[in-house]
Amino acid sequence: MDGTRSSVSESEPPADYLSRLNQEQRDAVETVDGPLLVLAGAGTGKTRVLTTRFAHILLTKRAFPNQVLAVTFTNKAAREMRERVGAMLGRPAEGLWLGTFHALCARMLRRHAELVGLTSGFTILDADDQLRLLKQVMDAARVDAKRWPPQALMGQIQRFKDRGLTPARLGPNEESEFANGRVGELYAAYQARLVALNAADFGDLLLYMTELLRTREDVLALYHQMFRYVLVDEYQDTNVVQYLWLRLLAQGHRNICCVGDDDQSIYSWRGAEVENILRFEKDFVGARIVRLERNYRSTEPILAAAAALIAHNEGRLGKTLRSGREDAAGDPVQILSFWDSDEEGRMVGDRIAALRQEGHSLAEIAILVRAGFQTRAFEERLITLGIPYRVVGGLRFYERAEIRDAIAYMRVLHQPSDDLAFERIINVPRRGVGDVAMRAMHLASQTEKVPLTVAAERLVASGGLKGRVREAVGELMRSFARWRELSAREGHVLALATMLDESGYTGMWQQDKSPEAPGRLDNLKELVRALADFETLGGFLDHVSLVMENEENAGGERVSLMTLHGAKGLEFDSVFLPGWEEGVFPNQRAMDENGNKGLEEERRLAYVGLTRARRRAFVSHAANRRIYANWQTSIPSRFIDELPEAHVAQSGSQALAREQRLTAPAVFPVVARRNAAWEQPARPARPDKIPVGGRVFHQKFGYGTVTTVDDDRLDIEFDVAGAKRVLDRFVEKV
DNA sequence: AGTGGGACGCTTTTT
DNA sequence: GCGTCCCACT
Repeated sequence: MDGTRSSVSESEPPADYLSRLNQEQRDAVETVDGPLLVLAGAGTGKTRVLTTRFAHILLTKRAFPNQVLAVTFTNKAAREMRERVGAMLGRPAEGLWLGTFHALCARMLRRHAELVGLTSGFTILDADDQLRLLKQVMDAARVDAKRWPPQALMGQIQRFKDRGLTPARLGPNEESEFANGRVGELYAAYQARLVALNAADFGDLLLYMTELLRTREDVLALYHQMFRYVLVDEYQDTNVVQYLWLRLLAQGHRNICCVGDDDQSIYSWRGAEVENILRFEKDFVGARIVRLERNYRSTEPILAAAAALIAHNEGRLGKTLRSGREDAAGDPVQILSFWDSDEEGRMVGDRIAALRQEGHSLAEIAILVRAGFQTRAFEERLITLGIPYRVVGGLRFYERAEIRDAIAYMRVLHQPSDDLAFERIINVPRRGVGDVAMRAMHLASQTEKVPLTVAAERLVASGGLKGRVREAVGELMRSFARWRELSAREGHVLALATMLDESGYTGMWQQDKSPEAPGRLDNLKELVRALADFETLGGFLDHVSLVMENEENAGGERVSLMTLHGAKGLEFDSVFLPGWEEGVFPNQRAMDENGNKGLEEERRLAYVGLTRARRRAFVSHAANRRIYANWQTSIPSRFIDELPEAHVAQSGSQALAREQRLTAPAVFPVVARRNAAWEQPARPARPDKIPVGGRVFHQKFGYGTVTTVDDDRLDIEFDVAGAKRVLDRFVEKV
């Protein structure tokens, strides 16, 4: 260890919490001063290091709790760290600057809001609001939304923000074809609208704060004074603006510790830059690097398979996982070949049923897919088998319509100038406000330069609105005044309950006969209950837009179904990895759009998938898959070929079928060894070579003629089905 | 103002 | 094949 670096006296006996760490982990914890990069492979105790280091800094009195800045990507990670640090300290961890990039930036920005033209009560918009606002901006600029999808512009603006580019910082090279080169103009207009609405989107939180740290010495000095230590989780996922923000904040004391794993960088598509972690030593001169390579999670074969796979990537920092477990021996990674996706679904389901039968907990089983839509097939199968499951990562609590509506009511209450919120609820429940009335309000709002709420009141008073609409809108505006008063007098909890009631919003769902309605009412109750935990309405609104998530998924004996992205950071005894087929995984679009870089990210995703497994990993592929309307033949993923033979066991449909006493289509060639069973299967024998021009029969596509041969991949012109590419083992010579 | 039907598109996603 | 989004019709 570099003795000059660590200020812990060498003679001191190690504290109890340090003795529980291995040498590298301890190194990472005790190297407190100066920049440090902890390269933490999957399952090497990353979170333990991070939390112990945090506690260590506090326990050795290097800093007060509010002098440490600890940053994560997700609220879940932040919560976990808070709990574990609290447990180590023996008291709840309070006064910490611990949270997500966004939550921390929001907290900072509220203090300096006026420097960017906002007030401290600014609204944080979600994706939905952002898009609606952008559509309005595009409309106003007369950009044809048909030709130039607002979604695409949203994406571009988000990427600008990810890179720390304000409209003023946009270089001349940033223009694209989009909207005939008007992207910069639209971006600026969008930002102006946000300021006018006293609102910020997620990207703005970081963009504004970074801009302030860059340009305002007083702001920078304030935070340099505040934070002595900076801790960062999942550093490989940071984007440019997050990196700039961190670097600016860490400049003061230079005590920055970033933990990450370049092999698990899977978010480049949302702006993450692996380069940040690869460049760490250059960015922070004199940085130390500690590698955590002892894996305490998985068996030897799983680690070997994952290591061999990821070794195919270039430009890695280099890290070799080795097992740190005593009981690391285990089954090889199972590679299962299926005739079609239905069979894959059946077999995965059966296998899970078998595991359950053997006494394995369903909570320790996961099916990890590349894309969300793939979960459906497995859901159906699990329902049929009566196996409880949960799909992780559906709609979040605050994304539900009823929650967003209720929040919109609160937003209008809290900030009457919140036009977006007002627009959302003005006709929910129905008040007869249609296009005509809406246009009148917009017009008045624009000409008189007042928020929509004020415009609405004026139109009611002046008779600009007529009849039932006038009545209803007038009533709503009077109600808002009353609710605002109630909120000030009796508190926001009662105000929300009253507002939902008197506005007719709850009534609307009570009258709704759809099966979801009762659930929605429950969610509303939950919202009112949650509001009680907050002292102010503003604090609650921040919580909802930045933190709140799905609670209902928690706990229970259930199989987990999720995307590979969603599985990062989790672990299970048994992991099923279906759909390992070229085009599906690696995903075709990822490769088309980003070439080799895209492929490497897909491979990292595969690596993440494999390393989620503690004891059993099942990789599978199907020869035929129904995608959208029609059947597609697919060839096994190249990632399967990249797994080391010594640590995998292959089995085909037929061996499986025999074992499970199920009838499977007779498409798999007879497996060479008679005793080939599920547990010790042989690689399926290769059929006789089929020459170009040879006639073949395919179970699904019928008869055809081979046009080209590429190893075991055949291009075949089928008599009826047309040209397809299939694996030779799925056809018979005729 | 509400609804029905046709066109479209369809990777990953946190905050 | 399915869900969603938008427009046109009523």
